[in-house]
Amino acid sequence: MMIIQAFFMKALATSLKRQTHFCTLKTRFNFPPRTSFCVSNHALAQRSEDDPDVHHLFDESPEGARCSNRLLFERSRNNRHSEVLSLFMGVHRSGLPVDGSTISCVLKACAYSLDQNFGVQIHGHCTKCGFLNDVSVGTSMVDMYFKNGSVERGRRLFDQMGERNVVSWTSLLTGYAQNGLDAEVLQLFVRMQSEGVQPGPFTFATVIGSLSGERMVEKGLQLQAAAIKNGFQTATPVCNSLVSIYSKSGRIREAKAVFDRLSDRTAVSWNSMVAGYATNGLHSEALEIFHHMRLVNAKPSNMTFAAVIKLCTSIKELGFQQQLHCLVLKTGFEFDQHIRIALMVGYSKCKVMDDAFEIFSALGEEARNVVAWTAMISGYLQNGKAKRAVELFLQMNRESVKPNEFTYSTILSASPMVSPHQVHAQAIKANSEKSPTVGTALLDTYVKLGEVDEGSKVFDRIEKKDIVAWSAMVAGYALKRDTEAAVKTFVEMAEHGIKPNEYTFSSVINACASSMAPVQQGKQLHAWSIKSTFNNAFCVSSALVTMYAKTGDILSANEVFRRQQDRDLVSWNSMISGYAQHGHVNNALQVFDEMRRQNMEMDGVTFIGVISACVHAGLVEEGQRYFDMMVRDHCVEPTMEHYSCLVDLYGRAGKLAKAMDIINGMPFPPSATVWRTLLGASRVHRNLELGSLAAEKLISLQPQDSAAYVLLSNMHAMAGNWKERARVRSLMDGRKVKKEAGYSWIEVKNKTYSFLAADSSHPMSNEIYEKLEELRMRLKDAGYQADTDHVLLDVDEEHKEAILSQHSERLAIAFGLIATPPGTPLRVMKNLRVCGDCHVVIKLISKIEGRYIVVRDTNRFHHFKDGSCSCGDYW
DNA sequence: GTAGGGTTAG
Repeated sequence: MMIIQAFFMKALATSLKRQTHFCTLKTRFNFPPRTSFCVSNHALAQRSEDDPDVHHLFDESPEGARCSNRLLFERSRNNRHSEVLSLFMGVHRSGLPVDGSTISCVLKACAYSLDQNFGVQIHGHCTKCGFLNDVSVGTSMVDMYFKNGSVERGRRLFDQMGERNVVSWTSLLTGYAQNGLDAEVLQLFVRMQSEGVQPGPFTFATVIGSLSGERMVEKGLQLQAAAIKNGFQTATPVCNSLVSIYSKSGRIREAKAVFDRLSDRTAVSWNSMVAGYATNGLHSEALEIFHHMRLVNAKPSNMTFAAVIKLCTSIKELGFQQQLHCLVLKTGFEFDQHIRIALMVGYSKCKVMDDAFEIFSALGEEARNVVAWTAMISGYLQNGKAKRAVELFLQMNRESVKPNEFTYSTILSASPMVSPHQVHAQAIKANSEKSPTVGTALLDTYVKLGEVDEGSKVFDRIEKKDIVAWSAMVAGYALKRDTEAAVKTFVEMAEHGIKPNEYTFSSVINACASSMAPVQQGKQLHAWSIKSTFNNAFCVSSALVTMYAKTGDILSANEVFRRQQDRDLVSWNSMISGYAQHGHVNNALQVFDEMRRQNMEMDGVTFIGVISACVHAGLVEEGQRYFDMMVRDHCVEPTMEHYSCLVDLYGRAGKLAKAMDIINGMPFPPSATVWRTLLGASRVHRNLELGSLAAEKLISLQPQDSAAYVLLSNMHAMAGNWKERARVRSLMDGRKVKKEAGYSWIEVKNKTYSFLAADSSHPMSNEIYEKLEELRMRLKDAGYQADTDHVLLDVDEEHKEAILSQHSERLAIAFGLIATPPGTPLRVMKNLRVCGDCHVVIKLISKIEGRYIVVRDTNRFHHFKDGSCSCGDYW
């Protein structure tokens, strides 16, 4: 007996070490509403020693023994597991006798505080003392192992048990269900009955609760019918499980109906309802039920907390989270591993990393499992503290805690601070690379680093590709602007029988939002999304608006936008940006006003749209006004893009000095884009001095960007500095920078035709040049004179005119004119900017041919109609 | 209790 006692004492001392952690935790936290809770809790934690009741423990009379056990049961019923362990230590210190029920309570405490070490020690000594013959001790022991995740140990013990009643069987079923082994639950349920053990209400409840899949409600109702046959008509546990599976299937109203009919609600009933609302995203309903539960004095269990803390995690309400934390302390769930981690995550989501870390540190070494580490690492990453996250990841490795799939996918978002190749290698060693979670995270990381090929290799190796993996691959191709591959992957996925969801649709539609993509492709996907009823999802309709706008069909973009019943910030931004790209200033500003009238939140992107709309229309003062409004009224910190817009605004309007002032006044060093903008404006307004400065800066930032050299050499050419021009050209050659060839393309009858300047490869080349010649004559009659400044070769005037007339956009338009019936609108795309002379010519063509012509050059649209352009000649 | 995919600008 003495030996056993010494053993227990030592083990309990370890357990109590955690209690010290717990006390530090409580005294260190400092939020206002919990003061009273914490004081009383602190007292409670110490009371086990001071409590007059506890003094009975040291009274070795039979009365004392009874008292100690009564107290222990009472504490156990109230889930005060830490006190159960502490009382148990008292019992042993005074050598009082212990019976089976006491051991059961202690095992329950081990199960809930995940203290398997202590549980194993008790197991060993129970074997020696013969306690294991007690069916309830055996059952508690089985339960303890399952709750600690030791499925095999629990099962072995169960098989060894001499006597097994319905409770033992139900514990076994519950254990399997809790460890996610749902398939075994049904098998065991059948075996239990074949061994002549009649299932009880809890057995039915466990089996119903473990159901999953499409037909789960149907199967659940069948089981309920069987339960009724067995005489459990009104059994609360069965109804609770029904509430759960109704919620899981999204049938929350039916869940509530079952709940409302329940006359005898237990903590589990309330939990199921709270969790049901929470998992269906009905936050306020979930809170209401929780509140209702507190009003009727129903005791929350660990499951209640798990559900409510998770809820609080999604609504990110710090105050509520803190109150819940107090409530956890007050109700004695502070040792529940799940709840501690849930609280950690809650604090992380509320951006209070110090409090999250406090809980993490208090966990004690053996409780710091991989889940806790991963949650903490994820918390730091979500709060932008990648460095801290990496430190923790390394420390976790040092402490020999093995990372799991969650850990690998989490740490990958710290790339490139953590080398994805290294994580990849580690994941391969751990045999995790093929898991969809890790594979998808790897694929996404590679894609975002520009290594799409590496990403698609990882994708091929993922064993069971789920919807997330497929969507990530589609998004990867979309990012690389590889429309063909994105659409191919999307179709392949559908052929594999995986139904695309809103994310997949938004990615694949986004892949079609490039001018290279055939317009028809995007339209087909639009139709597909309508058939799959995802067209109304925020992300899908925003992608559609952008796709239509970018492929030149601003009317369809607006139609999608107008049909939206509900819009979020991105929806509005997409429409404003769309109009801005098309130079439809008034429409852009109208949408902005509408947005403001509806009190929608606005962000930096909204203002980039609005200001760039002003840029295209030359509305200098208005643009500046919107910039000021953004800073003053919407407290948006201007970014590089905003300054870039301002430089563009003043630059295009010819106010180059003011543009330079903006650059000099920026709070950060100007980016390549800013210099490129200034360079463009200097070229239009022929300011060689500023242009050279901008070009030099741009070349120093991006020595491989051909556009900078080309613009600079063009400027020298315009000023007639052929020597300087040659210098720039040779610089370019020396650095092996290749000039991007200018080309245009046009879609006719779902086929795309592209043209280089002076191209003669088209089968209808002769007809095209005849049409151009005819146009040249008619333009001349209309009074057109070529603006040969746009030709930058050192050749004579007549030759220059010939070069101009063969610019790729003119070839594409000429082809469009002869290949389509009169009056058909033409849509032409160009990879470089349209030159000033072509701009004049296309305006005239739109008039003399009576055509509506849309030309898209570097990310901007020109709508030519009746001899004028939507850009108002500011471009 | 921990995890991976999407939408706006440039």
